[in-house]
Amino acid sequence: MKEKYPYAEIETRWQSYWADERLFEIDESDTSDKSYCLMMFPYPSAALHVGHGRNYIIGDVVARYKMMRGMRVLTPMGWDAFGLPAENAAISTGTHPRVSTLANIERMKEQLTSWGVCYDWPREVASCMPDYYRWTQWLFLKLYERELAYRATAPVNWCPSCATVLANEQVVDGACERCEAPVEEKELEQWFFKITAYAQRLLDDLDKLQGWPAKVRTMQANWIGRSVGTLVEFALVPRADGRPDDDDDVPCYTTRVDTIFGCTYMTVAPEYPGLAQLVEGLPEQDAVSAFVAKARRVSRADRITDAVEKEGVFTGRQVINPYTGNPVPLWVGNYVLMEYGTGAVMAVPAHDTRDWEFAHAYDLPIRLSIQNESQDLDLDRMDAAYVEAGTTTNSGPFTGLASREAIAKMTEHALAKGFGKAMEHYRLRDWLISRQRYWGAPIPIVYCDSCGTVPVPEDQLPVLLPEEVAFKPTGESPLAACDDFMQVKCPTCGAPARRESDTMDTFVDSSWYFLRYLSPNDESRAFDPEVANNWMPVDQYIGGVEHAILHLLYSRFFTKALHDMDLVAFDEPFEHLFTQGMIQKRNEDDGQLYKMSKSKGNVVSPDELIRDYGADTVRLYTLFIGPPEKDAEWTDQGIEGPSRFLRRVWRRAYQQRERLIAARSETVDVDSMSPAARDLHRKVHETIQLVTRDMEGDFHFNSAVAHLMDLMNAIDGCGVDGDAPSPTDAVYREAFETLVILLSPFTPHICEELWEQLGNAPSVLAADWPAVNEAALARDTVEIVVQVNGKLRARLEVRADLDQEALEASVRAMPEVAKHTAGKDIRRVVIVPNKLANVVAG
RNA sequence: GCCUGGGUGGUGGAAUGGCAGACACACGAGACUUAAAAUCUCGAGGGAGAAAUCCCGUGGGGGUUCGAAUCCCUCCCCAGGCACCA
Repeated sequence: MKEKYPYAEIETRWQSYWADERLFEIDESDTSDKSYCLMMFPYPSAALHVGHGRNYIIGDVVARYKMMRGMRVLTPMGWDAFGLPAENAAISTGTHPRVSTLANIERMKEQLTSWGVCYDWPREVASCMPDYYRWTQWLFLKLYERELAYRATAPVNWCPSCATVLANEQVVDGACERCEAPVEEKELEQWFFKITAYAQRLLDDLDKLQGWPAKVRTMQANWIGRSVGTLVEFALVPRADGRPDDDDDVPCYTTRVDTIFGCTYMTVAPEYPGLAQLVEGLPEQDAVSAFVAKARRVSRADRITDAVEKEGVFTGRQVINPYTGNPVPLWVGNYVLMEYGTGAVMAVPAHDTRDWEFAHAYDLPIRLSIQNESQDLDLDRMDAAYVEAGTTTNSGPFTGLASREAIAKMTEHALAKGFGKAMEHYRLRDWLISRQRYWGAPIPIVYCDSCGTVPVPEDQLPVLLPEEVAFKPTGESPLAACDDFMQVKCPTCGAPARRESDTMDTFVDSSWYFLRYLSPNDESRAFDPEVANNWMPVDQYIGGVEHAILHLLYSRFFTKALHDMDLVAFDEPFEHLFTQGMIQKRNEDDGQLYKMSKSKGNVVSPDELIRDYGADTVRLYTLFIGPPEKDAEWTDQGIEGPSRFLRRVWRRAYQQRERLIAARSETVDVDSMSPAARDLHRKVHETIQLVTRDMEGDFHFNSAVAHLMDLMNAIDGCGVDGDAPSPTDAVYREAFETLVILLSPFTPHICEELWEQLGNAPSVLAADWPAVNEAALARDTVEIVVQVNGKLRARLEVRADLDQEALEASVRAMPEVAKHTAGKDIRRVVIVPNKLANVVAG
């Protein structure tokens, strides 16, 4: 054994050992004590930094811990390998995306190995390989069969910089989430997945996901955005000139039908489909078209902000409030969104902030239809809309009802009279999956002049990406310019036909990869349903919170769709989810924290750190940096603590190796122990208890590591020193060996080495996680904290489990107590057994 | 505006109704050394005091309790999510 901690040598040795012994490879046919432990697979962009490392290190700790608890742990790894960056790189450097992606994968794999994180590598998948995307295409066809994949023309989000369309989920504050360019609206024919068909189930089943952070469930619920309301049709007052209308009513959606007797006008969105026809030939026509033109010039991103002043014009038309029978004017307003509800809103200025504002701007009438509890609402004295629930007033036959009740009764009335009904509304839109780019899975569809849209037959999959294309961002997929790819015979009639040139959003690839890991080499199907049903759902999923909506919602949708196709028995993919926080680095110029990125120039590479400190030290610091669910600041000095700690553990093993080995045969005997040995023995078991709690609970590894440092301090402080044998030796060995076992999930290389050096057969992974010995925790005497009126005044050492009367008597007799209760009556003494006594005096 | 989290020494953090600041970093003093590194020992929330000891202290204010960083109310600030959503 070397005196100086030889981390580089040890790390290479044990990394080879784990791989050679195939300790992380499992046979999926044995499902006893199964645990599927999954890390979100990375996009192989370039080298990993220490921020990425947190995810893999946490996952590795969980996997190793579960293995030590006797579980059969499946920990696969793979690559989310399609995507824009590789294609953008191809445009600027000319390197083919396949070449750069495969090179990045090799590089990242080496880095993962050098961190000591282990996976079941034979299950590795890469979504850009034909044997993977073949099944992505197959899943597309399955969705198409069930009409969950469809093609439609719709206004879509277009990123001019990425030259492709984006899903709603990929638009953040009106900009592309990837490149931050402002998103434009385009009317295009695109492929969609009908995720809205699952909106209600995706919402309801969030309740099943008790193993997920509440925050993520809330975010998904907000995203789905269910609201319950009433659809009400307002009949159009026929035109004075006698011209017929295409539709004879304007439907609107409201969540507050209880306020409808206060409706004094109606407003439609500038994009309202029938608007042009409604005003055709009227004196207002020119004003309306000018307004619409102006409103539509404002970008969607700008229109969504409150900053835009509410504007509108009168259309010249009237509609009839079906509850009152009275006509109200129809306006067009820039604050009405076409994509929500019907694109028309009933306006109740007295009870809606926006309508209040608009009515004041255009001098429209305001009518009170809800009273508050104290009945003191008076339009003359109101300076804002009253938007809370209340009691209906001025509401004809519905007057005097509580809002809730009024909504129920009035909706019922609408249904009975045939002018409306209850309606749910979701904010969630269908998932736009077409991308006008090369580096993705081709959509397996052929267009034939006589047969129309024809899905590629399953036995003709995969639709391979052509190798040679021109990577030019033209706004159309590079595939469209590739004749060899595009020209195809119609699978149905054999006539010349054209392929779909768009590829799929990469989130499609990542919506099912957890199934492919289970049958990675199956050439006959995407996955084996039996194996999937045995191993799914994933027991523990670990990844970044930035995927809270996109990836996690899409994967849930896929799983439910597969469930409905009877392809799998489960309907949620991930049982427990852990979302780790980002590692950030402070910018020296502005003192702000930023997430690590090449553009910010604050990337910390693990390579040099592993070279200078060793992988175990880097792992330990990454875990010790803070609670893993929170963001943390990486500092270069911070690594010194974990570094010193591991060097000290090594040094102590080196210095005390003979003692530790000699004590192998000795048994720990509580009865004959010295007080110092007894204290160390207790500390060992307290540490087991604390560390186990951190492992089982919220993964508070920072606290587990602190407890292990504390145990090491106790080992060094127990009085065993030098070479002379000591009666404490048996406990000393117990303490050191326990430290090695408990530490091994965090710093596996050094622990494997020490475990062997202490005379045990490898691997430490096969060692049992230690159990707490309750007897070891017992104490003969305990220190009682003595308070007077809640303030700490003294401490008292007493026999453990001393009865309350005796303790109270001792406390009352203390001079410190007497001093602080002088001149006061002692009213009572609160006793917390073995902990505290509080003397209440006054 | 609404919904989540969060605010504790110079710093990262610990304590989820019972000793605030565990464990570390940085810092200071000392030991070892020709010197440095490494290592070891000691110190340290703020204030008063020679000391014993006392007072103050977990974003501000109020409350519940024998006792509050922890529970409740309210306000301020920070981060994330949603947002003219009818």
